[in-house]
Amino acid sequence: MLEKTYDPKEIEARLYPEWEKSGSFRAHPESPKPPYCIVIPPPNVTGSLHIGHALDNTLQDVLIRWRRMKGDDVLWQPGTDHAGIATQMVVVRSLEQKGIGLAVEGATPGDANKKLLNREEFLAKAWEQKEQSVGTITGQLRRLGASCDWSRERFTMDEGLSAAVLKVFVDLYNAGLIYKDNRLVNWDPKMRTAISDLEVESREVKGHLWYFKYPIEGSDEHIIVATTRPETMLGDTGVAVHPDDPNWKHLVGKHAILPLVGRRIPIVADEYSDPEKGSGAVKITPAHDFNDFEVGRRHKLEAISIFDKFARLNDKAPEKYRGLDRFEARKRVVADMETAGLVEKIEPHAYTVPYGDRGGVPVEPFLTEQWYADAKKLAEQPIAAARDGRVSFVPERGREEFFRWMENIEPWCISRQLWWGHQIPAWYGPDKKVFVAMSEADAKAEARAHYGKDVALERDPDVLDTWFSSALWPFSTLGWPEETIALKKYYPTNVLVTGWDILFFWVARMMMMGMYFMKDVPFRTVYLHGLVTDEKGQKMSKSTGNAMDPLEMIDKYGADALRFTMASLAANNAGRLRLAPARVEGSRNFATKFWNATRFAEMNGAALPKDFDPATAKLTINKWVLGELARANSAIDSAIAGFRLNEAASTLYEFIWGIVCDWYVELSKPVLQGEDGPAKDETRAVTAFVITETAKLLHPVMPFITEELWDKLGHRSQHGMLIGQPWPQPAPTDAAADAEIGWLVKLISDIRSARSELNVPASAKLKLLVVGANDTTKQRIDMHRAAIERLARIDGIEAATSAPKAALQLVVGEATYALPVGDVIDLKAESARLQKEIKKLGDEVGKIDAKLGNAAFVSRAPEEVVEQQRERRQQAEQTRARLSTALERLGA
RNA sequence: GGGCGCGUAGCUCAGCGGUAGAGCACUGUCUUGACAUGGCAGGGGUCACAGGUUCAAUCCCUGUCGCGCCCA
Repeated sequence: MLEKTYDPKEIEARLYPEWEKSGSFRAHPESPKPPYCIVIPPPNVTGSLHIGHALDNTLQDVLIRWRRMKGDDVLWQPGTDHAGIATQMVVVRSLEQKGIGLAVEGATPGDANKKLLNREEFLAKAWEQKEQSVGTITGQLRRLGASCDWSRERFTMDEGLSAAVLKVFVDLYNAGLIYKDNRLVNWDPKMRTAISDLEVESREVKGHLWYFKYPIEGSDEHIIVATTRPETMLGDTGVAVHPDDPNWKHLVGKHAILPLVGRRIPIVADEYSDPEKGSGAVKITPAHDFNDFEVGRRHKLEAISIFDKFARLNDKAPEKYRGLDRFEARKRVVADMETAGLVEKIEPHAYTVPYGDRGGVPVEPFLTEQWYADAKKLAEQPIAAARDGRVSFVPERGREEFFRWMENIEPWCISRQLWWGHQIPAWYGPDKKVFVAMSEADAKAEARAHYGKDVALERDPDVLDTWFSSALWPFSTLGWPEETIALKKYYPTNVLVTGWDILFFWVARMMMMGMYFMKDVPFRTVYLHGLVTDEKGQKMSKSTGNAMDPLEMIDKYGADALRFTMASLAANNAGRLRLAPARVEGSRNFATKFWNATRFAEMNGAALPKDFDPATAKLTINKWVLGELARANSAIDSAIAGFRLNEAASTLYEFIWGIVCDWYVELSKPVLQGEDGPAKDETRAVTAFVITETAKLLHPVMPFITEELWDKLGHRSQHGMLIGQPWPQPAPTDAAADAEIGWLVKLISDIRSARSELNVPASAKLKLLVVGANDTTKQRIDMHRAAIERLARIDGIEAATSAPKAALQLVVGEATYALPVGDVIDLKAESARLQKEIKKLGDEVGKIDAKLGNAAFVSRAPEEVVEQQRERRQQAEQTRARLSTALERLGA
């Protein structure tokens, strides 16, 4: 006998290892079954999974479990990402707390007192962090019920995946698609590394606009420039004015003398200057601003970099400023300019500042030599593949977003000045000549060939951008560059499930690498979902304290409840998925409901006979519920196939709660507790069948409870675990049974409503008098007498020629039903109730008449719509007439 | 500034040419042998606003206003 409530804790802890041990999660590359493959978006090894991961992985597991039951050879490829900058930051931070720093060149003064780790020592710490984090993450995925093939778990810095990274780098280099270049990058002075455009977030800040006067050479005149970053003036090498600007165009060709520095800088005409903005003249600092860099190039201005990699002033700045931090330098420059009387004015000014999304400090445009991938070239094939439909997007608008990014792509800076990651396979000779090779030995051989002798080589200390290796994930995890069976079978993968936020970061790059190295898309479908926020729509984060821990939710409500909630949430295309704990609680209640329906079945001896054929069912309620099951099956199946997991979830909810529990279980009670042996047997069988099949349909979303019930129903010993069962075939439906139960449900509901509105005590059992029923109705009443009596609290149903005076009356179909309540009845209330009904129907008839009276409607609307209106009018009119009769009788 | 998305019941959201739906919250009522993590019944909406297309608009189009995201 099942317990009264479902207790997820013990069951989840027991079932997951059983699935895993049974090999149910394993892919079988050799099997003849069709492949279905999803590669997990590898979580960062920075710590633990958040609620967004719970969403992402629930959606994947639903698809995976569904396809597994549909008979595919399923591979859900798990693994984790080394997440270069993020992980390095986590490790650095934890080291800092212990007073340990990194032995980097030019370390900040405070570091002098610290114990400093060298690269090898640091990496050892990072690997410790990785091990710990992987344990946490995979544990969390297991708690969630994720059915990934753990035997194939990968990490981006595994040996095999690292080999793939080397090969990709070397091949792209040899193809001229990777090169070194000296240009401006986004520099994070805190992490002291280049970062990509995508890792920069613009933040609105309230600052100032400083108007500086630069004296014109050989004149008393000044040109006024406005700037938000006064300290960069020390690197100015020009001033630009608009060629048509009446205020300044006469100065074009002359020179200004840069204050505080004394440098002679040209005044150039460039349309970049907007006469409407600031003073109309712009100071040009090519080494410290992306726009200025372009202007500088157009006018051949020198690019003078005045910062070091900590964003402190270097020796290109006048001596008194050297070593100052950029913000300290700002104050000093402004003060010195004021002293010199060269500040025209200072205005408050709101503008955007680029921040590093990891380091959290303003990013500095910084002139350095870095490695670049030719993204423009690599984007060509992905664009073509997205254009011709080799890859599809869910929702469809993802495609346009993808184009928008890919068609305007900039060179991809792939080198990072970090220690944690894949070290770039490039070695430099004594003259800085670069040798790119798969190994140091190969590089040495190349160098020997080049120099004609052995020379000392120095390896590039930098590592590659994390996305460089995750871009290979869909094929590197399958064994590439080896020609493995798995690679052959599962590439291209079927679907990639991920959030909108990494469409550019990751999806785009997997497309580039997949198209280049595999000559095909990495996945047929990209299924994009929104960001999970708290119920107020606030982004969850540890710092704001509104982060929701998936494990906490699972501990409280069970993994199935969390999963069901996630699936229900998935439709929202506003990009924000607001999650309230009450929602998870509701899903837990739903699980309990299904548990109890099964408990009911068990208590009533429901058992599935061997070779039970639902087509043999004779009782109307059984034929009806089997039809409902079939409809639910098809709806769920097509909803999942179309990535409408919320629709699948709501169909399950409505079917299990609204159909099975609210009606079928109740309607079956009189039969199960009655005397008719064959009817009882059939109903027991159908009940067992419906519960069993429903467990299968629910399994992808709620795997634990369904697996447990499958076992409790005795199927496991016979057929093995539910996870491996075939998806049910939908049975035919029965229209006559649908009509009959539809009538029954309406009759019972209407009686209940009338009783409730008239405040008839629930305990009062009334007689039901039927007036004007036709033969079909008489038969139906006869058939469902027990159910009506039980569910509508009726004591005896009789035919009558007219309703008695003191009675509740209602109309269903052609018949009128009277419930005599004697002097208990509140005549005024009943009269009001009937009048309300009559008015409602009258309004409806009026509305339909207006439509039907419209010649344009009758002639232009489709025939079936017009016909439907006529039918509805007739129905409403008839019911209204009968209710009017009932009202008259009440008054008489 | 450009692009995209969203404004539907008190809250969170489905629906998206032809009778406005769910969950939660709320009201009344019921401890009936599946379930109070429950049953039964109920209240609550000019579907942001203004135009247009259509026989018919919450749904399609245009504009306005609010909110969000992405890119500058």
